[in-house]
Amino acid sequence: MSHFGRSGPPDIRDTYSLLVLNITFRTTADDLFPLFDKYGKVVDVFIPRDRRTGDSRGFAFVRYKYQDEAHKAVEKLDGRVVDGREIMVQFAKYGPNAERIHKGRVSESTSKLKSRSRSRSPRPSIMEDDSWAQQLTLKVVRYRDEYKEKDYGTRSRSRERYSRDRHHRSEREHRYRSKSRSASPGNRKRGRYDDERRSRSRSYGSASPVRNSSKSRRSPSPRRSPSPRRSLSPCMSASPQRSASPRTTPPRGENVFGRNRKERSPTPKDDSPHGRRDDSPSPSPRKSDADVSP
DNA sequence: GTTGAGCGTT
Repeated sequence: MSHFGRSGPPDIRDTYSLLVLNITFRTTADDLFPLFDKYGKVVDVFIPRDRRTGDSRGFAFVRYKYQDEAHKAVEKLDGRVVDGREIMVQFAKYGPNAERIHKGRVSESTSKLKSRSRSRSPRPSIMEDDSWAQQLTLKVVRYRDEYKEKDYGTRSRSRERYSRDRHHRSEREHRYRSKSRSASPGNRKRGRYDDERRSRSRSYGSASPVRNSSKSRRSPSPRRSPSPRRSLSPCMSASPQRSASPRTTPPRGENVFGRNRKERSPTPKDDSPHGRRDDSPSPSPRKSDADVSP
């Protein structure tokens, strides 16, 4: 949905998309357009919405016609307070200009902006978090020594429930999450892109030795470190067709079909076990469905 | 009426 009333995306042949983050949930394209149009020819302004509620997700995409103008807008508008919130503007990862971003100099500006943007929310410390977790672990071990597994289970459950957000998630996600990161009260409601983000942030506090690489950066962004995909659960290994066709990891983010990260289950209490496949990117229906439930 | 660290639609 664009500001120009066109149904789909406009001519994206030679446009440069900017990602605008941290906008308010009530900021519309009409609000952003005049702001960005001051710095160049804005081709389109698009604000992704939640499929269920139709609300803004808190970020927008602004397409510029020329790269210079887009770059200027990034420099000028990044950090600008819009509607009471400090927005962040950076080059979008996906889109037709993704290749140029990685190829050209745009990546430099993007990285610079990213580092600058990260500085605005300084997390306390990973070490603190780690030590806290260790202390908690010691505590748990002591308790377990007394009450065997009873108290341990209770504590684990309570933590899981504490870090749970509204959206339904699989059990292994819970396990990894509760083990890797402590549930801070401030982030009890994580983002809406649960799957991808969670899988990347899994290696956060698992004493990963690759921390020194992220130490060179001023602000370590652990969720960006690529983590190997989890092996399939034992029950899944029983189906050979699943393991026979592993998802080939696309280079970078070339898969413009970002919709493959299945939209959040709308109603956890109402969802069917097989989920909805109305927008499954794969043209061929999976056979496992027919096999498992004839 | 709420949320928040995140990459996109006909």
